[in-house]
Amino acid sequence: MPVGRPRAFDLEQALERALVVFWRRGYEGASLPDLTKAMGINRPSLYAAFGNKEALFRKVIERYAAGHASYIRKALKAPTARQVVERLFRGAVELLTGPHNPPGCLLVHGALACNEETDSVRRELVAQRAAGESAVRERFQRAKAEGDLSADSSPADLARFVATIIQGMAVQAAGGASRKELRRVAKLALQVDLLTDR
Amino acid sequence: MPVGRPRAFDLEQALERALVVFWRRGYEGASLPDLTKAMGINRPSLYAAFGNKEALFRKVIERYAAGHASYIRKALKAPTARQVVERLFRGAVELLTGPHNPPGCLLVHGALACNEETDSVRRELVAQRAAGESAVRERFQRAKAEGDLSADSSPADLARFVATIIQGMAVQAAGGASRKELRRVAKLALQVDLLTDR
DNA sequence: CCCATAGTGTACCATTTGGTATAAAAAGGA
DNA sequence: TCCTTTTTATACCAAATGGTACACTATGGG
Repeated sequence: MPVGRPRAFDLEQALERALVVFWRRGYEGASLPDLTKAMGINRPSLYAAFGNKEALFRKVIERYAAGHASYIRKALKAPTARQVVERLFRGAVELLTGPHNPPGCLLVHGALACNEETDSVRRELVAQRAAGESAVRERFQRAKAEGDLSADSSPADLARFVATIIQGMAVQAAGGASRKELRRVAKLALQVDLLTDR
Repeated sequence: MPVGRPRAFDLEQALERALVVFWRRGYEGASLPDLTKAMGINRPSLYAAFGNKEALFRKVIERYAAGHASYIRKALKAPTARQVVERLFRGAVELLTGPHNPPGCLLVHGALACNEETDSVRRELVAQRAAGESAVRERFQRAKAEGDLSADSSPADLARFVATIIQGMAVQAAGGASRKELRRVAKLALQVDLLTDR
């Protein structure tokens, strides 16, 4: 029972379309005309619904983390560290080379070019990536406590290694690497001693 | 014996300063005022000496490949594949976290945000990264022929793996990872079976 | 039926973007 | 000395940027 003229577009759908534009073009590369055209709305509607460009981008990041990148949360539920990593790699490869997505990772490509004003956006993306890495690290710490990872292993180092692989794959995907190629990268990365079942 | 008013700035120095700006800000993030201020020259001087922004950027890439990223060429001269990779990682870590450089890699951060017009710049960077990967792949092919790498190994996969690690480290470095942390990533990556001396 | 409320569309704003026209200035050659 | 050549500095350009004022329109409540 809201009063006033009803919104003529779907919020979720518009957000998803904005997400795709940011994913493809990055924060600064996505212009207002790019966004409004893809979202099918005009500028004042965008500002009324989402605040401004930066606020829209933050909502997009939230959506990305909760949706497209949810493979991370799911992967952490696997019973062993080895399986966690296997699922992380598989999920990453699928996301990064998804035929219906722009190639690459929104969090990696979102903000590379940046002037000092958009620096807060860059920091937000760095924090977002760090959050993912932290979740993996904590999962490895648990694995270590459970004896699933050897006592002399470093959960922090392993988590950073996994994050590095995935971010590297994001760069590779953005450069045109195929799903098959990235799967082979993942296979090699899984040979790292501390992650193998022995 | 050049005729005409002599140039009041040093070409190499100006190019190096432009390189640093592009390195820090990316292609689109580096504005003409950013560049001219850092280079200590004014706009018409820049255009007379380098053509335009894109031409300047291409010269910068050339300089980067020949100078800052020359560790790649040097590393390929190592006697074994294992040592090649060790030197590649060491060189990458030093470059990516050099205290006098912007953190990260110019070729990775150069063009992430991009509209369709600057797409040629993005492709150039992708090609440049691919060239590095190809050089490593060819070195691994030689290693395989020499029996230094096992007969069932894939030089292409290994080269892509190494490139992925380095590009991932570039993202990590841009996000604030320390030299020490990246060295540990490299150490883990070196555990990959096909690269170990057996 | 009218009014308050909220969304839409157009047209605008100042600022910044990459790029240039133009004139003054500094050098060598005749 | 004067003339050609090249660089410098200022001032400008059209286009694009993120953001908004304002009039209009559609809804529900009284």
